[in-house]
Amino acid sequence: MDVKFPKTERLHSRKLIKELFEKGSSFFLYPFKVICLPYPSIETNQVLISVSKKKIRKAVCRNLVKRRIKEAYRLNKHLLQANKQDKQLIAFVYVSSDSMGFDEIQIKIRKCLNRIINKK
RNA sequence: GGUGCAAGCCGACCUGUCGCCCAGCAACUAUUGCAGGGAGGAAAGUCCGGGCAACAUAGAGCACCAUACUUCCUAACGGGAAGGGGCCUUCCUGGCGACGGAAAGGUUACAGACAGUGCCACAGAAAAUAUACCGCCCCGACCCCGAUUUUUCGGAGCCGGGGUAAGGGUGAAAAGGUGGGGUAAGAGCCCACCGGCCUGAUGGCGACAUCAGGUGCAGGGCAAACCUUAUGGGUUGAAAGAUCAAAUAGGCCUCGGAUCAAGGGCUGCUCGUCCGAAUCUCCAUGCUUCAAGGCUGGAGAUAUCCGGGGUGGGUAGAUCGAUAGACCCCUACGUGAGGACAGGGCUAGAUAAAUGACAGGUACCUCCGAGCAUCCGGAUGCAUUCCGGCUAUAGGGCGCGGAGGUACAGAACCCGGCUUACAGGCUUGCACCUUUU
RNA sequence: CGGGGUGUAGCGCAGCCAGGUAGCGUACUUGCAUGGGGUGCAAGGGGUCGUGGGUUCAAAUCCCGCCACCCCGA
Repeated sequence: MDVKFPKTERLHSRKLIKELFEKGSSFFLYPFKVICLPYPSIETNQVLISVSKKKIRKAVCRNLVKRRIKEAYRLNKHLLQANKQDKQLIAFVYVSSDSMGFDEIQIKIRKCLNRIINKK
């Protein structure tokens, strides 16, 4: 099972990010706002993780939350890859004001991924 | 042994599984394997200084901003070190007193207030030109009282003229202070001392200190009020700046092909045919001009579409800038901040942004639980230890078990400082307390 | 990365440059007026001037350091 998370699976192109936020469809699942956009021309799913500076002020806590989200996605992305579908651009925006533990985040990420699958 | 202060240092560790960033070697090619490196003392706040880069730049002045005892450290600084002066506290000491001397500790943004302007509420006579209210004193007129025969003398009141700055509820601050002389009353009016100011000498690199002489002493505070003086500052910041550059559209040049031009005539319309302005380039045996250029004549091109080739700018993107440096350790030297020579050592480099997640264990801290010794006397030079006696609470000590916690905080071009945050621990020095010798 | 601003009564703001009394509107309390309410009138209470230092006789005001919030440029 593929549990790596190399750079090609991370969304880093400025143009694609702009397109995602302009055209993508979104839903809320606390503590995340998820935005996704089917994009058949790319090779793999590309994911963006965002934690607002206004919500979590301390840089150390902000980094920790981002790392936990990244880890949770890395360990659970097989749920998406099991379904043979169009590749997508996905953004996870953390909207809570206080940081969560890893277990809680992992449960929420699984719910988010299932909802993305059922949506299509 | 404990407490406090100051300085310096550390600021969790180990194992396993999975994962991220960088660069190396090998296979061999877009992956794999092997070994390696991967946050801080403040990376923070962005308060100063510098490197670096681009642009600007005759010289001087003005404006604006910053700094402000001296000397030094430093690449530089508004940072730091040492020293000087002021102020405060404690203790000792001299003097009638004002006040002086000595020691220790703390603190200090500490140039200039006889360059100028401004402000000093309330209270107070007066807040800075003292020349002024009450008061004090002198002289003169009037009136009253007492002594006296009158003259005259003494006292009180009021008016006028003058002398004073001793005293005056105040206030943060009151016009040099204390003691004495002096005077009608007073006053640096005079004297002594204290404090100022000026000049000189000596010591010190200097801030300044000490001594000597002179001067009766033109006079408060605020420049973190404006200001003056001196010194410094070109502007903008790595999203600075440099290089390469896909696709698409468009610009320019060129080649090939096709259609063929504004306007007018022939015509009812299309096709066809004829005339043909303007602009640019080239040529000339022409004319004009010193020349440039202009005029004249001739030749060619112009617009649209399609296709091919070339080229400049530049977007996405990529690379450099960008990680070895005013670096660290160790010294000689220096009171210290610092700091050579020689030697040794270290090196994060991402870019929608890496350095992590989970599990187990160890260390430290806090709390809880039960347990052990605790006190007194004797033996020994003391501690340890041994023996005997008494047991109730609280506290601390020791190991055991359980629970919880492990600070402040995340590089973004790089350095030097400053400021702020920080669980706990270690080392050194100083001060105080206690125990033993 | 760089630049600027704000913090004063429950709320919205003056006062700060030029230091000496903290004030305005609204809200609150009480009284009057009304049969009652609203409105109106009168009186009153309520402030560590964000925080810690410094200058000064005296600081909301001047200077320095922190904290919180907001805005702007790229």
